[in-house]
Amino acid sequence: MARDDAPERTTHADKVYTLLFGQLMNGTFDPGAALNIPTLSREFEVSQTPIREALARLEHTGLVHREALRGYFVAPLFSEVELDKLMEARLVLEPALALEAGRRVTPEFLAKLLVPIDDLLRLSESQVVRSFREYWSADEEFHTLIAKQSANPFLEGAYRSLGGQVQRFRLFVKLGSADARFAAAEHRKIYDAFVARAPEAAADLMRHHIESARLRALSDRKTILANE
Amino acid sequence: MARDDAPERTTHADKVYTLLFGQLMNGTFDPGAALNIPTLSREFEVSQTPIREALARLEHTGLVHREALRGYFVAPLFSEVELDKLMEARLVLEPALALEAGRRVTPEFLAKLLVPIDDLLRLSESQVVRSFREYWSADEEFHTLIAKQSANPFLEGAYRSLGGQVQRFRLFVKLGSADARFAAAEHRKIYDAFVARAPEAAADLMRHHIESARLRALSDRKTILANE
DNA sequence: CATTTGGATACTGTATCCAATTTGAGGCGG
DNA sequence: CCGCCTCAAATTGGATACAGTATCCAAATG
Repeated sequence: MARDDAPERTTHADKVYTLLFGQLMNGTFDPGAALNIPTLSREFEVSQTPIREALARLEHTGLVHREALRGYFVAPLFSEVELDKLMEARLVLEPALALEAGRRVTPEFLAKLLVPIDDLLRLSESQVVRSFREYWSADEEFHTLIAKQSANPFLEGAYRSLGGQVQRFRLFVKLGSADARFAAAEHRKIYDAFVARAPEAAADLMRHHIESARLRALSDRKTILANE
Repeated sequence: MARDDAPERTTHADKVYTLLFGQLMNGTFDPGAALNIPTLSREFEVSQTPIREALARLEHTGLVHREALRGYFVAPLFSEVELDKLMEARLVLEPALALEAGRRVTPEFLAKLLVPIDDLLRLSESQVVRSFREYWSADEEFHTLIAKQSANPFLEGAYRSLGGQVQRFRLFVKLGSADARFAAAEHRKIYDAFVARAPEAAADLMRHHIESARLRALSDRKTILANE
């Protein structure tokens, strides 16, 4: 007997949270759009209570913001200044994460890290430009794996609290395939520093990678604005 | 005119959030204690819905944690390892905050910063040891003001996400009045660097301050454990 | 006879739904 | 242009379903 009778091991609030999180990361909603609770309630076919709880939990990801007595909204687009501030914050956190991760390199870590690096390279080499989502998914995976390997829950949490914002930025800046090639090469260099068990070098390369990404983002942004 | 006619400018959920946050920061609850919703509902004389929302929002402060299908709990005490990781994270963030704040020094900032410095010094010089809360309140004010002055919402947010944890640590480590004197002196040096418009020096002094605080915390902790 | 063990029962608390109230925003007429 | 009205949405209160836990009672065992 004892059938697999654990189909409902999670709560509705958790499921709504996960679904909404995915949709927000994928850019399903327009920036600034209202997330009104009755509508979502019908959409997900649950009552308003779990929706409300999921939204409250999503607020700290930065993907959603709340105005008292007015409701929840998708986070608005970045301004140039915000983008700069975000990169400044990443510039503080990510080299520190890379440094700690570099002190704890394991073969499993290296193996897992290789996957998003190869993905990014392969995508950037293919002639057909698929969805930007695939690029960014590989990029996110790379940075998230390093954050995890840092073995510091507080630093990782601080980075995670930036994670949603980083994603906002990713949706905002359309990555070109030339950019992806640069990024793939920089990822690879960081990887090599990990292999060489050189944490300080990894941290420096990460710093350089973020600075480059910042410059690419700024120039891309200008291009986009010029085209519109 | 425009009287202060904002008596009910906030929702119940906001008020509950603020109250609970204050109580958690003050150590009103025991670490690990269950925060059950019906009880809090009676206590605050509101229904369960705003309680639930406030708890969901409190989760990201680190003062409260949630276990699926089991409810919300006050964050447990620190282990030695966690304390170390926390200080490592502060060591990454706070010098960066001090650096940015140092680039944006204003007379108002300096004036506001002087208050918690003087408070801490006065408290540490008085013979009568009052509640530790007053020490930590001054300490928190000092660090929070600098975080705000950094003018980077993302870095500030990352620090704030550590803030609750820092407070957990503060409640855990009982500050001696000798420690308070050291801290006051270090705060003062950082202040002087701000006055001298030397951001890099401020960042270095902040790094040193956190490292010292870490050492003091570790030795204090050992003393406490030895006494019990 | 004392102790232990099995199982039913009461109770507590989470998760959820739904209904009632309050608030904010936009349209309409003065 | 300004105030009133209407409607949609947020907010809140309370009721219900459900699960897990603790408690109690009695039968079985040494």
